[in-house]
Amino acid sequence: MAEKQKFYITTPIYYPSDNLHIGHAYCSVATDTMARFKKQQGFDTYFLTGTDEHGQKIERKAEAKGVTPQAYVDEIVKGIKELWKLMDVEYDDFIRTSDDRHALVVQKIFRQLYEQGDIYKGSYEGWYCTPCESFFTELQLKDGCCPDCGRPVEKTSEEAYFFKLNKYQDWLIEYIETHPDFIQPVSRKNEMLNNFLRPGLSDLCVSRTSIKWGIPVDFDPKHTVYVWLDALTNYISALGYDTDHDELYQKYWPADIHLVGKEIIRFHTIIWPIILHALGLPLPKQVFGHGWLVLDGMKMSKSLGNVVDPVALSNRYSSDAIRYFLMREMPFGTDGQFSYEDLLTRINADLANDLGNLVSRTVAMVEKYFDAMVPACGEFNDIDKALTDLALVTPGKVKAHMDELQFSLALGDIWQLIGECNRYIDLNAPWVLCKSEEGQERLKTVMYVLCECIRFVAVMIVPTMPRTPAKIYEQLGVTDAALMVWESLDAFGKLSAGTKVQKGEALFPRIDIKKELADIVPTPKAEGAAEGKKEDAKNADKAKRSQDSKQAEGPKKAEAHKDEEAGGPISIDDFAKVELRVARVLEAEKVEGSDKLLKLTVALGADDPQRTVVSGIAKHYTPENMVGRQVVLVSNLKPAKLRGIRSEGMILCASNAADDVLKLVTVQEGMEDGAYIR
RNA sequence: CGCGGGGUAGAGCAGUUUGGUAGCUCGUCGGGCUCAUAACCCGGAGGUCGUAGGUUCAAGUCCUACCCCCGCAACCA
Repeated sequence: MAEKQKFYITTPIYYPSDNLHIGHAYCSVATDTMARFKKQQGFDTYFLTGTDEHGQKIERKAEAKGVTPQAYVDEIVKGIKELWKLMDVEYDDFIRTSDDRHALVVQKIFRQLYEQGDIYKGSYEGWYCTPCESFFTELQLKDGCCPDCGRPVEKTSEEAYFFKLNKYQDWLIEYIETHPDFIQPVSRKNEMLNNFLRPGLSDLCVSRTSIKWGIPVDFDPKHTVYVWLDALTNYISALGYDTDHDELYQKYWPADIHLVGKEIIRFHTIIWPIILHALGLPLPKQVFGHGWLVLDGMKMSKSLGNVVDPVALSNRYSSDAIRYFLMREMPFGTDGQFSYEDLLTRINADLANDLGNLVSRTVAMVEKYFDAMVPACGEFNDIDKALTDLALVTPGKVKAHMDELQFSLALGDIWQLIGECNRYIDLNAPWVLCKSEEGQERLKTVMYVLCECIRFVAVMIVPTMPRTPAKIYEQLGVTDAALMVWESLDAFGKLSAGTKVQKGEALFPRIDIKKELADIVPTPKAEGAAEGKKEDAKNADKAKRSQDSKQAEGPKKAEAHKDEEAGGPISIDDFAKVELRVARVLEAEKVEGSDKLLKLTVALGADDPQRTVVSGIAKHYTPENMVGRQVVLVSNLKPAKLRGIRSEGMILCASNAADDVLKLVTVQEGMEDGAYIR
């Protein structure tokens, strides 16, 4: 027997500066689904995930919390592993860049690249913000100031090592052009070539002296290995590359697929191949950049505060349901919407109504008409033939789509079969057949065909929904493991007659969506509907709505308030978290392309002389009558981008529920700019 | 003219490569059925395919110009 083909697939290593959100889960679920699919197809699979734990951001977070960086990430990593368990993400290995096994490999690679002349010592020029102790590139700066704190920065340089990306760019262009499958989806390929490779690569900074939390360069320990050389290397360090125990590396490298988010596809298709090439190693066969889950048209991001917590979700719904939703809802590779309403609708429509109910009604009928024994199958008529033919071609369609990572299409194939089964029941009307002698004979075939089709479905959903098949087998009475494998779908009729079925609990109980939404949705979703009556451009409307829901400004206050009612009274400590200060409006202008937003520059006294705030009050106040006013500002709100402008706070307003009147909250005369409100 | 993606029914999307009756899911309206988780099945309404020109017997699809949205530009899946 030929040796099993191997399949090595990876997720990115996530940055554990905070708990992960649904977008990370999306990526891991996709990887897990693919790994399970390949396993089901008989591949010897290896699935790697992990965390990228170094760097300044985590250093700072840990400091703020008063713990060591290691202790800080240990805690987060614990949570991440629990999450994967909760979502049935079954990886073979979890690499952490703080692992010794990783550090040793990184140091070796760094040294080798240095010795062969691909890494050289130079100096890193950048803009330094002293209070933040951070370097920024020209492009990262905001109005020439620190993007974090807004204070002025100074041009400085520090000693650093650089990797000669430039030397290899022509080789890489050639490689990408001659390997059309390397970058997927293909649209990304042009983006990489046009945007980065053809204009020319600059050398990559691979060490920093200002960062301590990381892997030291062993021959020059004041330097810490910087980002990508550290992070990307995980894909081979986890396999024991360049160690005495490199069996895994020998067996699995090169990776078959690196699954990554579209924002880091660049590093995986430019930097990583060049590093590997410089080391004389083979390249991964494919890098697949998937799209993002966007919430109300906005990218999900911690700093925007619109994250969806996968832990909460998984505790509330079965992981199979969530996995199904994630894989079904949008074509893989493009962005897709996430909303609770869509999630619940999918669960009800596809899982409860279509699949769950199909199993339920079929098993119930076998119980009722045949004393719970699967009857023997008779001759097929045209209707039977059509359905069984579909059942037989479906696995092939599913496989083709899965091999292209088109999860939603693969699931669509399976659900087409489920739909036909439901139609088949109606067409044959078993409840009529059971009443006549010749009908009884027909009924046997009909019920058998249904049971066997359901078995087909159960086998095919295994990769996406690892838990549900077992429940289906139990109800169908399938115990023979040979009937649960992919190969068993090569012929119709393997399910043996006489199998005892057993009605069980509903596979996916129906959810009362209205009630559920009222229960869980953190921000009111229905808003915008009421006032969005005569919007001009549809897209503009969409964008506005999302901005509004994100930062409940101006007219949105009423809704935000409604939200809190549900949560009950808050403690004084909760209130104390909100920092309210008097701000003086220095400048005001309309935000171009928006009929609601004003861009304001405000001062909070001498210690904070200049802030930008975007506020949705343009329908109520003109720029001219804002200038000079004192307003009340929520001054410790996480900054958010509105219409591309960074807003660093929120101006308080009162608004009537009945009409649309809105007024600024202000203070009586005599208060200093920047005064605190308690 | 930085680069890339996008604008198709109330919502979310496919269709554009290769021009030929505009499709799917949800919602909505009407009907059917009673095995089933108020589930299932059938049918209807709802679209000037971002705008304006052009090519063509024929344009969502090809060409030109423009408008709008989103993302990226060296640590956000």
